[in-house]
This record gives sequence, structure tokens and C-alpha cells, in this order.
Amino acid sequence: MSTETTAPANFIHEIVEEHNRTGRFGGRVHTRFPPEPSGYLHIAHAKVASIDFGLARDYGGKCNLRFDDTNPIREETEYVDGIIETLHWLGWDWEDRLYFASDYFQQLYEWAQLLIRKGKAYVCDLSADEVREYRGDLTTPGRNSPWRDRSVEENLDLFARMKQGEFPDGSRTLRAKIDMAHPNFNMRDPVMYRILHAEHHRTGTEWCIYPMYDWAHGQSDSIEGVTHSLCDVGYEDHRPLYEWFCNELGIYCPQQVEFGRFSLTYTVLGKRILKRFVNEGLVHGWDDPRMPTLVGLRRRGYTPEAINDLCSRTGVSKTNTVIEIQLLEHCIREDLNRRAPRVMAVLKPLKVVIENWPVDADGRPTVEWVEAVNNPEDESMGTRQIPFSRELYIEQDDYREDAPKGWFRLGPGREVRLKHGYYIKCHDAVKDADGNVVELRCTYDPESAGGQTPDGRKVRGTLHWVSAAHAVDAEVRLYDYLFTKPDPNDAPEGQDFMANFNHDSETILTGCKVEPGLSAARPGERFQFLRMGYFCLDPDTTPELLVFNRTVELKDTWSKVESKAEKKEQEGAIR
RNA sequence: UCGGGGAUAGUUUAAUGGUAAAACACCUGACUCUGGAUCAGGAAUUUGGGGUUCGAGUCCCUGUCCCCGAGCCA
Repeated sequence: MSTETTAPANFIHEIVEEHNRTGRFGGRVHTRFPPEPSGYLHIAHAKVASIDFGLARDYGGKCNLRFDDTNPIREETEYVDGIIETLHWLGWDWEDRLYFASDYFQQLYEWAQLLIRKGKAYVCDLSADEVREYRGDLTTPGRNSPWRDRSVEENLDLFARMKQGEFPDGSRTLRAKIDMAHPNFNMRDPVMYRILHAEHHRTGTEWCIYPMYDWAHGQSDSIEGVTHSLCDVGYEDHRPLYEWFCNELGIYCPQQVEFGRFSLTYTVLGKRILKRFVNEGLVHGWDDPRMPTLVGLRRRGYTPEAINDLCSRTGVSKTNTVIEIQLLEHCIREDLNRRAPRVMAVLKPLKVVIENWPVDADGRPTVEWVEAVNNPEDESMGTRQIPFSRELYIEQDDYREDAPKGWFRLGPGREVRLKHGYYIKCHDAVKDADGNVVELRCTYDPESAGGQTPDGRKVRGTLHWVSAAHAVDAEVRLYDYLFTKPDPNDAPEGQDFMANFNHDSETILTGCKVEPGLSAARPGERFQFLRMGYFCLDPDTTPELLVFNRTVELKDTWSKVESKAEKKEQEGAIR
């Protein structure tokens, strides 16, 4: 795909091209996407997947899916299945190359024995606390474990008995013998195996010793013939250990390359925290539409195209980045503007009665079916017929008794166009005992069919509407950001990001009225509700009730104008 | 304090010793049967100091700031 004439797209491409020039990997590019099945994937994982799978795609190489399942306590098959499904949804393919680090447990065990025989690993009887104590700190070197110089025979015997299950959890570890004075903590005799009498989601109770990340990852890459092991900068100082293990084992060593971490404003990523939201009921589940998880974004109505677009727009570098969530919103608007059919839905209904609407021979209001385009951006999406009659619903927010300057929606004596229908003029507002407007009495101009009149008079406002008799009831869920600040960690002294948690991020609207054709919609289908935003039919939908999630609002110039005017007014009042 | 990394408009990324640019965000305006979309325009950037060079965001020296690291997590 990439040719010699195109400039490298990012620093990783430069590295690959350098390797291709020197022939280090014989021109091969083979990556891997290595999730731990301990939760659902979130938006930053989509970015990582895009880097891993994308690099292979760009150079005609391969990318494996490999689950990094070396900690049985956290990992579950539910997550394996969820991750696979999400990756396919994003459009990535690994053919038959689905692997698990746990596939390599036996090989890893034998390699550990090899290291012991070489005098490069030993069984250590120190407790976790003691290990920490012996490790030293930032400025002081660590001290050697008293068990560091056991004989090869004793180490081999003890290690075998660890595997046999003779010792309790935490009683011993296998450690690499490197350098307790090394400035890089990872090189201070890192633990390779810990004892864990726990059931593993794939290997069951076959093992009671489990390899640590560092002792599993590089060798897994090596076994699979990975050329470029891409990871985030958090692993930068693990690279020396990665290479030490491969070199001591005398096995093929891939090149680890680190890229910057990725995050989003107004949210937190991080599986532990997201898991906490789920467990504490702060959200309804991993796939809550407010969650930055990919299952959440999907349910919210985000398309894989929009998410991949975000990933490619944001580039790849070594700096940790915080992407403004507005860019994600731009990506989904751009995608859905092109693809989503337009429909009309009234979220907060206000009844409109057209007093001069014609009646039939029986004195019943007639029904006129008007034609509506499905998508002005794409003629091929055709048109549909929608019913117009004497009683309609419009949006409560589209009527103001005291219309502000620049208002061109409805108000006393004002005329607006009903999209695809007629001009109507408001004559009267019926109020309830509390003074709330509950009904508008209007007249229509029969000459205005099709949206214009013979006299050519200008009508600035165009409203969406539904026919009261034909409308279908719906529940509509509106979402706000999970946090009230762009940087959730920007919390008062002594408090954490939870201080900025938005406890009002979900608004459920009931009694919404949508046009009749929507009753045929299927869960996952996406629409533009004219003037209101993009919405996606939720799986909670039943034959009796349609449930929609608002994916994102449309850009709203008016609200901006109005809030600015208000601000100006306030400032004026202060002066 | 020690080790590892990083720093270009508000945000993200280009510019690979030769006119500092794009997208998003922001501000104007035009157009519109969605106050949507679209279009046109605007404001805005090289972490400080020194050096090399005809010329430095880029090379050298030196400061500053930010991130990561002391799991038997990944």
C-alpha cells in the first residue's frame, strides 16, 4: 500500500522503513494486538488496534490477535468474546491467527528451566513485602535476596515443586538474576512466576504458577514471529528486560516500539475505573451509552467508520495526547450526515390545532399525505409519505410567548413553515391552571403546500412536527458527558476525579411522538431527527415502546446566539 | 532525589537545514423548506537562553516545565 514515493505517515512508519532498508526483518511486518481479557475495550483500545492492525495493513503484513491472559484472577471468557466481537465490529481481521499467551505456558516453563540452568534465574522465598524492601528506591540501589545464590539443582527442584502445587500462594517466586543495583527497577531481579492457586479461564487448574507480563510478552511475540511489538510509552523502561529475556534465551527478538498514550476530554479511560462505574451502579453497564467503551459508543449510535476516522485523524506520536471529544463528535456527525435517513420526532410535544383545516363529508378532519425527502445529502435514499392533519405536535421549545430578538420560530401572531407541509400562523395559546401553554390554536395557508406561497413571502422558521393521530409513542434518552470538566482530574485539593462526576448525565424523556414509519425500525438503526440530532434505536425497544438514544446533537447555532445574547444582557445589567 | 520519555496555534498532527501549515474548536459573513449541511473569510503556533550557519522548529550546549517508573497487575 505504502510506496517509496509517499512520505512515512508517522514515526513508526519511519522505523519500519529503516528496517526494510537494512533488511532486519527481511521486509516482513508482523504486529499483534494484545488485550488482556479483563474488561471491555474502550476508545483508546480502538486507537491501539488501529495502530497495530493499521501498520500491518499499510505494509502488506499481518496482525495477530493475542489475548494476554497471564493473570487468572482478572480474566474471563465473557471478556474474550466481547473483545472479539468488538474488534470485528471495528472491521479488523486476524484470519486464523487468534492466540493466547496461555497457549505458551508450557514453553515458558521450559524456558524458565533453561534460565535456571544458565544460572540466570532463582527461586526466592522472600515475601511480597520483603521483596519490596529489598528492591530499594529511586535513589538507593536494592540488595540481593538471601536466596539469590541457591544451586541450580535446588532451584530446579524448588521450581518443579512450585509447579506441583506444594507451596501456598505468595510463598515463593521465580526471579530473574540480573542486577539489584540497576537504575531501572525492571532489571532489579524481576519476578517471572508467582504462585496462584486460581482457575484460569482456559487452562483451568492445570497450572498454579503463572508468568508475569514481562516473562510472557516478549517470548509470545517471539514465538509468533512478530516483527514490531507496538505498545504505549508506559512500557518504555520494560524494553531492556524484554530484550534481556530474548537474548538470554537465545531466541528471535522482535523490536518493541512505544507510542504515546491516548485519552479523551470529559471522560476517564482505564478498565479499573470503568469497572467501578459498572459495579457501583453509576452507569447501567459496560454498554451504557455514556461509557467510553466501544460497546457503549456502539449502543449510543457511533459507527465503526466514525471511530476509525477519529483514530486516523489523530495521528501517531510519542507524546501523550488528550483528544477533544468535539473531534469525535465531528466524526460521527460527518458520517451520519451522509448516511442517516431524516425523520421527524417531537421530543417535548405541544399540541397544535389548525382551525381552518378541511373536514370530510362526515365532518372529520381530512388527512393529507405529504412527500418528504429521506436525505437531502443523498437523493438515492428516496422519499416517503407522511400524514398531515388538523391536530399536530410541535416541539415545546419552538413556541415562545415573549420571543427574543432574532427568534424566527413560533409566537403569538407569528408564522412558520412546517417542514414538508404548510405555513401556519399562531392565533391563540391555551393555558392550564398554572399558566403553562398546553395547546396552540393556529390557521394554515392552503396556498403554502410544498413550502412556499404564490406571493413569495419569506418565512424564516421551519419546524418539525408529527400528526397527533398518527404519531407513535417513544422514549428518548438524552446523554451528557460523564464528567463536568474537560479534565476530570482537575479536582479540588485532596479530592479525586469523582468530585467532577456528572450525576446528571442521563435524561429520559417519555411521551415523545415520532412519525409512524419509525415503528418498523430495528435496534441499532440510526436516524437524524430533524433539527434535534442523531438517534439510534436502543435494544431496550419492545413491540409496545420504541426507545431511542441520542448519539449527538446537531450543531446548534441558535443556542449559541441566544446564550451569547443572555450573557451580554447580564453584563449590561451588572453595569 | 535516580532512571526513562516528552514539549510546534485552544486541541491533535505536518513541515526531515530553505516562505511555519492542516484538521477540529473559536469568531465574521453568505446561502438554505433542518438556526442542520454547504461555502467564503478571520484570529491563533515553534518551552527559555546561548551557539553553529547566508539561513535553525529542525544541528550543538544549557536551563525550565510535563509524563512514566519502587505490583507476586498488564
